[in-house]
Amino acid sequence: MPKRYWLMKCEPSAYSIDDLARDGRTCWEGVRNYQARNFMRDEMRVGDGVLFYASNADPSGVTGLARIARTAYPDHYAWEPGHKYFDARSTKAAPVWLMVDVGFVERFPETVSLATLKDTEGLEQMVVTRKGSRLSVQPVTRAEYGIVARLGRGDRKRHVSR
DNA sequence: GCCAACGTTGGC
DNA sequence: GCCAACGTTGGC
Repeated sequence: MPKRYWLMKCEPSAYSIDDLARDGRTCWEGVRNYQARNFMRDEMRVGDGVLFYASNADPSGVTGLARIARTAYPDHYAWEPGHKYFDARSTKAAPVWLMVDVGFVERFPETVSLATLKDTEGLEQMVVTRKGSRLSVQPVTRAEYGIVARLGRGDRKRHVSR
């Protein structure tokens, strides 16, 4: 299967690209949306590229790059009573919620803000730029990934803003 | 902090 | 199966 590309959201108060740079790798727990879970379960493969997106941030946007380091496995936080991610419907025999591992690749010198994403030619179809989109794990195309990576590295001239 | 948009729940 | 109520997400 060819390499795929994703955008994964996280609030920096919970976990930031700096945290990932420090840790090198982390498990992506807490996804509690079926569509997002299904992407992780059915389509993510080791080596897939990830745009690391900071939501509820100032500004919100892509703060760096990561990669999928392990395919989906049960989110054990769903089994811990009292934990914020606990869900009684998820059992060890039949886990409802899954997580993947994500590895650090690169931290951008500056956030590629949502406003920039919305303003950049070629990114019109990105899920994150669409009004009302709340999906925390979403597919992006190879072209979109490439454009955002270049923007993040500070090459803002190769793409014309409208 | 506000609130629009969305997903889920549960009564019927 | 419908849909109102509710809780959450996330931009602003």
